[in-house]
Amino acid sequence: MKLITRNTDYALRAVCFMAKHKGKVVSVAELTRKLRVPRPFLRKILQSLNRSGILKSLRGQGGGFILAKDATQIFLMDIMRIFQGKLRLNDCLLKKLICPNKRSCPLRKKIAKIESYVLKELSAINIASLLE
Amino acid sequence: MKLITRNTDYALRAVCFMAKHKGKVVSVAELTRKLRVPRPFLRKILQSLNRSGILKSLRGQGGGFILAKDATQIFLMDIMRIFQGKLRLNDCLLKKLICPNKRSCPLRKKIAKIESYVLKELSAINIASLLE
DNA sequence: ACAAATGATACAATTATGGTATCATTTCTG
DNA sequence: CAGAAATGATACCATAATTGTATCATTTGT
Repeated sequence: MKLITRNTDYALRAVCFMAKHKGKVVSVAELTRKLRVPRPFLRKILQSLNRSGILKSLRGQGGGFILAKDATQIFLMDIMRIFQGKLRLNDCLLKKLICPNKRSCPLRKKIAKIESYVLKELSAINIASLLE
Repeated sequence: MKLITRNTDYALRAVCFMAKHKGKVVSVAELTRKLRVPRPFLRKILQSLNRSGILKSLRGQGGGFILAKDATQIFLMDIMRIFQGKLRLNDCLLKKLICPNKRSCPLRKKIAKIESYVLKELSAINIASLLE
């Protein structure tokens, strides 16, 4: 199983690239060349990042994308959430029958503890820390 | 994203049931009734558990399945590995370009740390601890 | 006006997950 | 020994998620 999916991965690469060229407007064309990621897919990803406030977009000739905030203020968890939704390690066990007393299912508790650890760690990783 | 898939979940329910009826040979028919899991799917799951040494099977009339070892010696991680493969949170980043120096990619290190924590925790949870 | 860029969105291909069906083999019981 | 009741092995199918493609509309600089 993967913790990080492809589109999160691509998004990270793009955001890292932009963080390394802070202040420069970067077009999809350039990113495609540099990152070797399928162009239409990358466009879709960048548009999501724009809508989510991670990037700002500039339309028209000479346009492109640029970070909407400082690289220290963009966290791995933010980007994962955009493309992978909320991190829930726990879903399946809501159902039934794994243990006699549903509410206080001991497995749920243990998984919840793991989940909160993972969440905390992922939320602490910012883009700036990935640049070197 | 889910940490535990459906077949792991079903497997857990079945194993827990058998742990609660230690020493009794349980047929798929009975498990299907008790757990309300689709029968042919459950069969496939139990067969996997048998091949992996979690259960023992008894063929022929009056046959079924029974735990191959004590419930304290069967760990959540064992069962997850059977149905979900090795836990790897890290795969995507092997590729390229996320950071300048591929070997010492800082993200890889951070994810590896999270992975080892999750692994450790899941490996410590045994079936016996889920029964009450 | 035109070219070069993104916005929005519908569609398609591939893979993973969840599930079914079937025939072969073993074993108990009458 | 025959037949029923169980698992073993395995091929197949359905659905959903992931990974992508294509296209038309809109904005903006020259």
